[in-house]
Amino acid sequence: MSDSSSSTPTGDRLKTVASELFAERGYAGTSLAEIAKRLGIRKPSLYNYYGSKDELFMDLLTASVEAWRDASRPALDGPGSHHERLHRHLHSAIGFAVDSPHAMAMCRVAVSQVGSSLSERVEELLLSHRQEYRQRLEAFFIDAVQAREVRPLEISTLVLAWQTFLDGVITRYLFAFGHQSLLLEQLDDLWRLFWRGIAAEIS
Amino acid sequence: MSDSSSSTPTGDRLKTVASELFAERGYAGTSLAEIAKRLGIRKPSLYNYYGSKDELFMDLLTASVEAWRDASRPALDGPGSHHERLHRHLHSAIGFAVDSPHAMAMCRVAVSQVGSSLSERVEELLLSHRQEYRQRLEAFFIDAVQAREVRPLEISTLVLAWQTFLDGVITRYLFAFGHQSLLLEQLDDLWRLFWRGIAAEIS
DNA sequence: CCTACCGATCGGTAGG
DNA sequence: CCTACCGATCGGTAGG
Repeated sequence: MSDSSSSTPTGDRLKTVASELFAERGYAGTSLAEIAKRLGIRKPSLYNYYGSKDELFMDLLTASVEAWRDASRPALDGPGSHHERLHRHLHSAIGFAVDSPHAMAMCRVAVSQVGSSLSERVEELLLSHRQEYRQRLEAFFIDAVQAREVRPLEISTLVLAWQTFLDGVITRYLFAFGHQSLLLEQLDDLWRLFWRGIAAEIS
Repeated sequence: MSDSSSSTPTGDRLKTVASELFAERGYAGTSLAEIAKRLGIRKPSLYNYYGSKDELFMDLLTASVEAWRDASRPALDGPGSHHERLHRHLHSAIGFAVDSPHAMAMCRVAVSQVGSSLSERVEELLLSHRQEYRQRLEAFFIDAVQAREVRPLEISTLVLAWQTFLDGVITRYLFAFGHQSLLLEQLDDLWRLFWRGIAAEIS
């Protein structure tokens, strides 16, 4: 998909190549030598762009998390019914995973690699974004219940149900090697089942 | 939690310690020296138990996957209504994640680290187990639809909906550092919403 | 952006 | 289960 085109400046290609490798092999499994090799330069030249491997990873992770937020969140606050907004939010989130699989995988890698040397900074970054997202969801579901579109369950239950559903869909998409398209075709079926679970009225 | 008790034979403690480290730090992020250090022996002594790091990882992964299957599957084929069986299956699966977090995390690490040197063997192992699980689920949902407990949707949709739900719950459990208990308390709420989505009758 | 190089650590072996 | 050791590779630096 990404062609590593030589027309792109090295600094930009570095981000692409590095996030591909980090996403595929994790932080520890990715060496600077391999990144340099794919870029067609020598390893020490990387230090013209980044001061350390940690910094490179954290920069890419920060950009990935922010890109996910910016791509997926607007739909939640947009026009239309709560049903429409949450549905668009789902498609935005999955669309981001489709268009930016490496950015999505970076987030996944970060979550699963707490315990390494850079865990504190990673945890701090992820925690703040998760808290922010949770607050948005809480506000959304409070509204949705008030509008009588969603059953008057505990807000924390509704938030958790959504997070579980979205995590499940994204997990299956990222790790469904070779048949991602099958999931995408059935995405709206999954959505209807989810919505049926929380909807005030059965359609 | 695990006390690395010195009463346990080294061979058994090796499995515990190694799967803890692999689960926390991934394959590449775990060194044999660290494993040996935690065991209180020297690195070369590990080779009395395993021929290579690959072999150690694959052995632990195989054991983890099989333990998950053996712990979670019986509930699916047990007595009771399909509703009861699937509900017990959910609790078996989560119970396994609670009791054997490192085994569960080993599976997760394996899935997310395709692309490394041992990817072919990992993929082969996971693929066969996933196919087996999928067939069990298909049979289960065919029965459940026939018994009119579940709506007559496409079987593949029902299977995918369940896989998505279970993946979501397990993902959130594994990565909900510090508030796993919150998820466990709300597990049955999530279950009810899921079942409501696919149930033939709304209770 | 390069060559040359650093100490540390990697998985693994020899030999006991 | 140990000491002693291997070549390869790690992230990173010096100096240009």
